[in-house]
Amino acid sequence: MLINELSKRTGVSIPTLRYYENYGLFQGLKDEKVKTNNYKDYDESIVEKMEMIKGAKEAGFTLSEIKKLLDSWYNKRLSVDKKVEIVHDKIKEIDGKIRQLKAVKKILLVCIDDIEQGDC
Amino acid sequence: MLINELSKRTGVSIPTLRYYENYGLFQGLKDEKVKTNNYKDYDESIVEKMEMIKGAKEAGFTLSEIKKLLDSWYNKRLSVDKKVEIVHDKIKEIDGKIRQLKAVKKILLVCIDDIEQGDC
DNA sequence: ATCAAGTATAAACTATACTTAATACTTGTT
DNA sequence: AACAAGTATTAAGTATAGTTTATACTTGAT
Repeated sequence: MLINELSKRTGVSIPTLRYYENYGLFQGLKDEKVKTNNYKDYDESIVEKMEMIKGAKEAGFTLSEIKKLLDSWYNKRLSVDKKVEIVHDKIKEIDGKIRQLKAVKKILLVCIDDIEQGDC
Repeated sequence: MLINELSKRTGVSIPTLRYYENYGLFQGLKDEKVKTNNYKDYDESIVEKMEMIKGAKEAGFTLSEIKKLLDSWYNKRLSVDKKVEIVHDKIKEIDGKIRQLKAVKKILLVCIDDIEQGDC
């Protein structure tokens, strides 16, 4: 598919997609058979990749972190153990973030009590 | 306490504290009795406020969101119901973020299986 | 009295993650 | 053939969240 369709499929704007591609998060393929243009083709796997990227972004990971994760993921030279380790580390980070969010939530719940008691 | 101590107590750098103060997240008080300087004094409540700010930041809230939350919190003109509503909305946002993080975690767990199966 | 260290303010600079604009070529429709 | 709409690339602009630099005044220790 062309970038326009990728944009529609993922809900991500064309400039943002190009920015991500340029950043190295994914790579469209130029059709070598077509000599008249250099339009790039994005396949289904890139839609999936973008879903991952969107999720990770909303979870608060930076593009740089996401790139590292994707790079290790698709890097054939890394051993299985090494890959698992990298992904495992990210999972630990996520657990940390969840803990942090729960702590803030707790503060806000106490805050509601305070407000209802007129303490602030 | 002076800004140096506030920095040490909170672990936040002096320039960042000044940036936050300027942004309106809190306000140090100039001691009116002292005419020779305009050093500002930060009391214990500001240390607490900073702890809140740090937690909210790590949870992924922007300074603008944190400011709105603090403003409503300390705004005497808002009704108790209105304050509770604002804090409640933030709690809902946090729940949403926790859900999002759990979703990403799930993806990564599946990813580990894929890696172990040699599927990527 | 002096002088390093602390405080304040303003302005410039940086990084991240985009968005907007400018330009140029290609495609599809009429 | 013409022309709007799509694609690519490059460069500049924007917002957020700071950091760094420059300048000037104040304090505290010697």
